[in-house]
Amino acid sequence: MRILLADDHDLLRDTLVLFLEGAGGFETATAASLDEALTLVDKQDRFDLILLDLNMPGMNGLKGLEKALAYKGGQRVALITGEATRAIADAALEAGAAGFVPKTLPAKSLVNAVRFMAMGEQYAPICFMTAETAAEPTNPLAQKLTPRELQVLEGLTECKANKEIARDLDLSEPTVKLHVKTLYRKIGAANRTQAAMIAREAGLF
Amino acid sequence: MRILLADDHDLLRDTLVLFLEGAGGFETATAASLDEALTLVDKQDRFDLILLDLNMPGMNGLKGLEKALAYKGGQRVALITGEATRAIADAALEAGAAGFVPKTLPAKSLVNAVRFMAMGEQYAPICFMTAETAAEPTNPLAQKLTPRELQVLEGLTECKANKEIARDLDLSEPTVKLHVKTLYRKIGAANRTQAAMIAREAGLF
DNA sequence: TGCGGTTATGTCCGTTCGGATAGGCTATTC
DNA sequence: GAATAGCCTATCCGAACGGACATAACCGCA
Repeated sequence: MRILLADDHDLLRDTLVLFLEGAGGFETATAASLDEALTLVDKQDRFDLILLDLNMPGMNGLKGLEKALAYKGGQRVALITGEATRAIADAALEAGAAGFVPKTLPAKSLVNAVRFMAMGEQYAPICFMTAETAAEPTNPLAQKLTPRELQVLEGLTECKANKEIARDLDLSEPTVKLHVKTLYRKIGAANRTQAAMIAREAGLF
Repeated sequence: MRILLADDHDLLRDTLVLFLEGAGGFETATAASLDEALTLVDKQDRFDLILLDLNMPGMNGLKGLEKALAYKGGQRVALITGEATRAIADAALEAGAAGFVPKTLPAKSLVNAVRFMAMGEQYAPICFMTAETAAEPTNPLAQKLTPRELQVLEGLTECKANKEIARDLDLSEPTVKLHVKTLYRKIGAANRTQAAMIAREAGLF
């Protein structure tokens, strides 16, 4: 099974190659950039699967993925990335990627996923895909807030003034201020900047 | 040689552990967050070196590094990160980190670096440290700001009020306000929340 | 039927913020 | 010596913020 692993992190590339080859049944090639990867595709036999890091020289966003997918009459390409966003996963699969692999995946699962994808299937971690589909109440922070307060908090993370938030949510400014105040108490913020930071830190919005 | 590896990317953790243990002479423990790592420090014997991922739950910027460094009477802690910024490296070493390891480092070099750091030395990749010394002085953002403005911006990211910043920097409040204002213009922020976000986004502090 | 939680609106008040403007003070550079 | 850049202080003002009440409608639940 021929795998091309393209990631600019040598550390991951080196160790992952060893791991894959140790698992058996894999023949690997590596590249540190998109261009390098495509050059290998030119020179060598067809790969069963190409793993592309989302944050790598040459890929600007999903542009690189699409370029690789269409290269030389079509390739089987999966995305591998450190920051696992639902939006990215959806967009990648939508674009025709063979799969979406977050780096938070255990190494053993990755091997299985790679085998799976190389067979022609489409892969994405289920826990990850379902987590945000139905509901995202799992966030310890979001849990404590009412829907309205969450909306207001979202406005805060966007650096908006109370007045703006009021306009966007079709509320009066005093109401927004009330939500802001109670929201501070709930999440332990002293001001809007801190509230925004806390929300960001919690992975909200 | 006892190493604690803390990274929320299971993929890297799993493969790197195998690699290190394969290299010989290493005994490894792993954690997926800062809290988890510190708990291990509580429970187990002293580690010769702790490797912390910069982007991991619990680390907000370099705060987590400092927390780990000071934990339980002091630890040997090195930073490992995907986005290698000169500013981060400098700040980490300044804070007393045992080293700075970009994930773009080859796996073999990492093993040597870890050995080196566990011996009590301070490590940073030379090519990386020299490359950006002359060329890109620091962060494109930090570049535009004067030292004072940077200090004030740091205060903003810590959600401080002007008065607090003034006290901490031993300045008068009007002066802080001036720096805040000019700083806004330079980085294109409309208010302190946005300024804090931009600074965070740029990997500052 | 009453209770509590959520949402909404309002007022009052003191503080803080953001902007404008203006002056003085060091260094360094030309 | 003049010019420049960076730093510090100051005052004024309008707007925004943060907190404390008070009021009231709505809904689910006991």
